[in-house]
Amino acid sequence: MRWGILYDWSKELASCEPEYYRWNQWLFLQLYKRGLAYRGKAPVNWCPTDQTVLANEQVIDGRCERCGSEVVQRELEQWFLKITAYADRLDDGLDQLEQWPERVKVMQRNWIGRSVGADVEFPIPSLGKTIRIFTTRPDTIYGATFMVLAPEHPDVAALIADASDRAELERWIESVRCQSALERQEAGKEGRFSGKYATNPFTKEPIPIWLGNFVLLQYGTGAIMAVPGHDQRDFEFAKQYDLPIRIVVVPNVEPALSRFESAGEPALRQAFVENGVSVDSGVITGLPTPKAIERIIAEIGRLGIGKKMVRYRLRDWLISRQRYWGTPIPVLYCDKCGIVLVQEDQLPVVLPLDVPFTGREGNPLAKDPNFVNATCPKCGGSARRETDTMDTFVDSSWYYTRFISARDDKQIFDSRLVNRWLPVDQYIGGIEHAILHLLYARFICRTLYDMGLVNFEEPFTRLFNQGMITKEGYRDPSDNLAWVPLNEVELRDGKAYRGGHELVPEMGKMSKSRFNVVPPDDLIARYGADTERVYTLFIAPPEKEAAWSDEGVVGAYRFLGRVWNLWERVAAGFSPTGGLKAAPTQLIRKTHQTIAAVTQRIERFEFNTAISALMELSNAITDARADGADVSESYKVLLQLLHPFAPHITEELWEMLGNQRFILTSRWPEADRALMQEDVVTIVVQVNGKLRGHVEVPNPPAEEVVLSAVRGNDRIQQWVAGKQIVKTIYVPGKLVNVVVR
RNA sequence: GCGAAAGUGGCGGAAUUGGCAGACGCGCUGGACUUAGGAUCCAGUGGCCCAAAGCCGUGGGGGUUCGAGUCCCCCCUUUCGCACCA
Repeated sequence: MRWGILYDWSKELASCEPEYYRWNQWLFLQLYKRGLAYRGKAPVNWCPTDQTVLANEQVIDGRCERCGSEVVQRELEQWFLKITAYADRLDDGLDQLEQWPERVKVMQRNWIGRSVGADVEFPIPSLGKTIRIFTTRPDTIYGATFMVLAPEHPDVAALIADASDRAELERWIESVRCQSALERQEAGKEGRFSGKYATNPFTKEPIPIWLGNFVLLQYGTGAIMAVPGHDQRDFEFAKQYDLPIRIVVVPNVEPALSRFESAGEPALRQAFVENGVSVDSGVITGLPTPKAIERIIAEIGRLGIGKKMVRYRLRDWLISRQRYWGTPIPVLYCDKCGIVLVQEDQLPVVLPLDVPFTGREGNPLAKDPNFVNATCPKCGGSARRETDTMDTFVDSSWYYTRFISARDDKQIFDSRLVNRWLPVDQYIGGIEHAILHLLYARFICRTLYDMGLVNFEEPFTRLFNQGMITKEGYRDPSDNLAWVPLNEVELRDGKAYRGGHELVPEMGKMSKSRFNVVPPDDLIARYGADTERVYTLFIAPPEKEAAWSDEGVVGAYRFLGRVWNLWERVAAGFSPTGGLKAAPTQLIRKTHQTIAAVTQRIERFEFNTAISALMELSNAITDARADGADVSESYKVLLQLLHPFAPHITEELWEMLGNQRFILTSRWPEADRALMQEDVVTIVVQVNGKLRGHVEVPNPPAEEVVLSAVRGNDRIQQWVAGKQIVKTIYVPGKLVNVVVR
């Protein structure tokens, strides 16, 4: 309110209200019917502090995105949305997003992690079955000297069933399973021999099957063929456990080839992972890597042991949460009928407001009999209500459509209106949403498209990532680097202290925990909302992080003060007795140049330089007025151009100038190209590339005029005297460079 | 380790296509007006030099060019992203 911001309250929505989240539930039902929502058992990320599961996107460096606790893996039945079914479309769609920052697209591409390769079955003679692996380098299959399974791989139990050291193996598997993702990675590579062998389908040799902590169950098939000669991870594992390494690809450069061969296996210090030429590889011997891959996949297909495969790093979106808040998942469990959807006309399933909170003892919803006990709509028998609620990122993945018809209680939104107004032309958000919200929203938009509800696949045409405003915070080294509240910090000689201890300043995002928040209200109370706005926009380009400085604010305050004070002097210009000179052409020119500059810079989000252009115009008006000129027209333009940045003061001054209608409704000034033209241009003169002087010539400048002016210039003549002019370069309207020897 | 972006005065930051480096603002210095100034106004403010002339100057080193903050190569630093994804 105090910022002076206008909202259309008729479009207000709140995702925690049943009027909104009933459409979350409706959407869930549609996704379920399309096979895009499913309940499944999977190893999931569990935050022990928040007592809830988390999506992969919400685990940062092995820690909970919300509270920072180390995340552990648990095997649980949970609800998922099948975002992986859209992996290729989400990846391909990035190419069309020309007005998105490149780094966001790169982050999404990495997150989706599309890999093209092949699935191949490796026979396990002792089990009488095969184990499937995924590889992006099927051309190296002749070099597969062992196999590694994730410790949690479903076939592990059968493999070690009759092992002599089975108990020890199981203990090891259990210890790996209990590790957090972070611990597991820090442990380094570790493995155990299962005791069984697979057959390499191409060399027909028996190869040992190992279990390894570095093989992930969730990616690919949870099993790999290990090619230590051509995969660095396999190489390290092979070295560690003394497994054979076989070279099947060599660099295709002749000298390198001979060196590689003569060096031999013992000298090999790392795997050769680049493309090259296959050797000792049956039908693909002699082929360059891309051709070899193509050929071997055909061969794999012919043998019926596998096929070309595209796999993704992206996992399905785990939306179950056990933390009470959020949208209840509209599902019932009936003893007879199993999973039963809540009927659409029974929505919303309302989140009860009177549940007892006992602290951190699991989901309070599960303890509320009024909520849990329900009747099965199919058989009429008793049923149990789902107590998981949805990740709140579900709400935000389609809210932008709801703004278009926020009060519609018949449908999720009015497609006709949504297709007219959307997709969003300009979306603004922090980079922290690069893969969370923006990926989910792109996914859900495509599902809406497939349901025929919207006619666009990308929700946000143009994306802009604004930077954060940062501020110094202070930590106390004598108190375990705890953050110190600002009112306890004493600043002396550019250093900070608390009770004699020197504190360590650290620049960072404003947050309550760092005690470095500058409440805008204080500044607004002191300087006004206009100053706050102008300063915030002036401080730095909006995409950049910017350090807040209290001192800098006065610059914006003074600027607005000067514009205010100008009024009295300008007002005199309206008086017929003012006896003022006409506005000088110099000022008129500056005015139109400013119109052009500010208009363009606003469009390009270059607000800091737009404001600096306004400051220049303001200074020019001040100078011209001091010179006794009538500056009223330029002043009016200044107010109009300044209005988007400082609406209150400009509106007031506009009225004081005698205008009847709001400046807001006035027509945006238009730059007159002809009036912007300088009548004299200053040409820079260089001798041997160094600045030696200027000449002024009438605009537009003719080359002969410029060159003769340069020749007639005393200073230039001094620099040229006694030298031979090798050549003269003329850049039209800008510069002359005389090259002498 | 891999990938991306960035590095310009005391500070925040300017600088179409290679063409006057430091716009604009903060801070600082001096002055004016003042009982007062943490208000306002005026002037100055990259470094070397008393000053001028001149020289140097956009993280460091090379290169291309008449001319490089801008283009190319190498290196350093910072920030961000990814990090056993087979």
